[in-house]
Amino acid sequence: MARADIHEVAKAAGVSISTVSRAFTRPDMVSEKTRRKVLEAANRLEFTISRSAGSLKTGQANRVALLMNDTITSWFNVQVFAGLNATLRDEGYDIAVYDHIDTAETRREFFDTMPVRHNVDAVFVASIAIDPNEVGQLKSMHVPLIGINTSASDSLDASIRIDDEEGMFTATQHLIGLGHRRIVYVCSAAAVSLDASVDARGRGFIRACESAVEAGRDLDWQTITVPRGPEFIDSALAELLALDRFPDAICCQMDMLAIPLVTRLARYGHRVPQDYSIIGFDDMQNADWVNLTTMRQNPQDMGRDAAHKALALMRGETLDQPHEIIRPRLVLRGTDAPFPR
Amino acid sequence: MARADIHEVAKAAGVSISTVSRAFTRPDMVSEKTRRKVLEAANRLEFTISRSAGSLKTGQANRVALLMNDTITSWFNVQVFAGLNATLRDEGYDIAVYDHIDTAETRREFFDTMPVRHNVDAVFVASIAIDPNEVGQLKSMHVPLIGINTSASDSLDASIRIDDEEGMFTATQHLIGLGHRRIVYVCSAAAVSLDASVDARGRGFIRACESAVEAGRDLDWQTITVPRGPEFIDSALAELLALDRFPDAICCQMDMLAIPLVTRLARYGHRVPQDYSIIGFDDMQNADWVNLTTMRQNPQDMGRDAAHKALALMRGETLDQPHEIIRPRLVLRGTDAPFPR
DNA sequence: TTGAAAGCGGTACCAA
DNA sequence: TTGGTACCGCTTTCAA
Repeated sequence: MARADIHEVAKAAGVSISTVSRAFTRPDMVSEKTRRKVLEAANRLEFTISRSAGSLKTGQANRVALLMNDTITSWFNVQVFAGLNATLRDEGYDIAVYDHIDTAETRREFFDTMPVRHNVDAVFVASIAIDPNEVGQLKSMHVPLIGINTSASDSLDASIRIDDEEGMFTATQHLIGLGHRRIVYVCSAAAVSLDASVDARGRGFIRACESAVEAGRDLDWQTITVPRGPEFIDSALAELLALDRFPDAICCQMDMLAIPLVTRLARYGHRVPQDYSIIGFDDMQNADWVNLTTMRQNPQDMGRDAAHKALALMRGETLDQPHEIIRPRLVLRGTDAPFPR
Repeated sequence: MARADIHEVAKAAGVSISTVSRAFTRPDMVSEKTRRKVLEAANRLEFTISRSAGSLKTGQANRVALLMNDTITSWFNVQVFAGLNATLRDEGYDIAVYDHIDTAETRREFFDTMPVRHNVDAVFVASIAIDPNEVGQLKSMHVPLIGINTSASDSLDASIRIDDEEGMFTATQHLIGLGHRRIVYVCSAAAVSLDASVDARGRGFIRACESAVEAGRDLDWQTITVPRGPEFIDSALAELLALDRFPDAICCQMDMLAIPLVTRLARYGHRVPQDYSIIGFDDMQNADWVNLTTMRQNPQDMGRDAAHKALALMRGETLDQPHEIIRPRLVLRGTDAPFPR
């Protein structure tokens, strides 16, 4: 059963193919009556506009590329994807997902072959730190480049990111303000040239502690860095338990670390918030499994925003605020309390 | 800077456009020497084959559609997507994600407008129960239809799903085998015509209990069903705590329910496995946050498998085993123990 | 192994 | 508002 083409529909509706085309892509340029006739015929013949034919003629790919570190299954990445998809899908764009663009090889492979060159209308870069050289290569595609929690935002056409450093600074200040004295920051080691966003948080912690000390506060702070990988929670746990004195407050680089830490520490008799305070970062869905106090960011909204920026750029508009920085906000739940108790 | 087209490359390489085309799409039909010449010229001119032009000519959309219940951010859905993308991306296929195809309206909207008609090479249906009428509409697209944990699998061209009922039957038997007497099954209410896969689990539980009783076992079992929604964990918790006697074993419809239950119950003094055993279903990443014993399924692998089936079908091959049913397997961790203790 | 030429199915300009 | 028509950029016979 060969698919009906635009000519058959035109004939069936008694109009020209131009009119059929317009009835679909520019309904307002066709009279109500004609449009109905066309749409009815099209429907009867199971006709739909061919995207590839349209793309060929207009020169628009109707596709965007999304580059991400690591796997799309991570909390942040899939939220971003959902946000992008929610707005781009309806506008007729497909999203080609290139994940695991993090190791040296996958990066080189991608940037060398540039599989999307001339075949996408925009490129989104999420949570990977790209170097100037790579930015240059992306720019050579001559399509809008939008960053989401990416370093080098300024060299892109638009970007949106949260202020990781400021966020962790605030979180730490909160703990200090509660009266805590022995604070430790737990984080996973920075991966080379990857996800620099998350690493900025450590600087926020340090800054908050240093300025508190400078202001005369009696503070005993330190950071614990554990290697990335599936065992990072156990490593962090072990290091915490090995401390001379267990801290009275823990500041976590991310909820993904904070949540399991709370449940594991409970097994070792450390109750929260009776024995210590702990604060996370991200506010992922399951933060409330342990009633975690945390800094909230909303990557799905960031995806939506990024998509809107991209749509505007693709329409040729100029953004009056291309680069946006969001402040995460503190969500107070049950894992923090004044100290000493 | 106008993009170089195939003619310029042909001229630069001193060959015809046919040869340029073949150098990209059928490298083996072009002599080594010629190919290198072409590729070099193409590279220099920043030329790449246009996907839309190719699609138009070949009649292949190089796109597939993925229909999903609810949001792509759910554990199951994003794992499936990752699996599909991992194998389809390299084969040059985009995945158009249509999520939230669950409510009556979104379903009707999708099936009425059939936004992908004639514009995809295959359709995947994940975790949504589709009715015969909808299957019919999908079939009218004349492309392979692949189900992933979907009802009505048999009416599709291929499918893969886990045996939810058998899985929960096994899980329940395990608890009974440990000696447990007072077992409760906790699940969220079935949504209308959606995600029937998960609902089959309840039947497995009941079957296991009934046959144990029939075999003379002294068993006190019941099910607790809580409404879906953000509060389903609290509801389940409340119902459990309101029981005349707290059960000695809990069987959970999914990890998403089991994990937070373990941490919440701890606050009420119910320790696992000292006081009760609990078993989950899915084995999502964070099951080990509470060291959960659970039934494992691997939706990412299912995505991969589904993708391979689709690729074969798109090549026109016939599958000798189009419909696959996977048995989840029991992963023993720390939340189960013989009873009485 | 390579080249010539005829489309693939629309879009959009131009004219009516 | 509608129709005629020249492409869009590549793939693929067919012949050389």
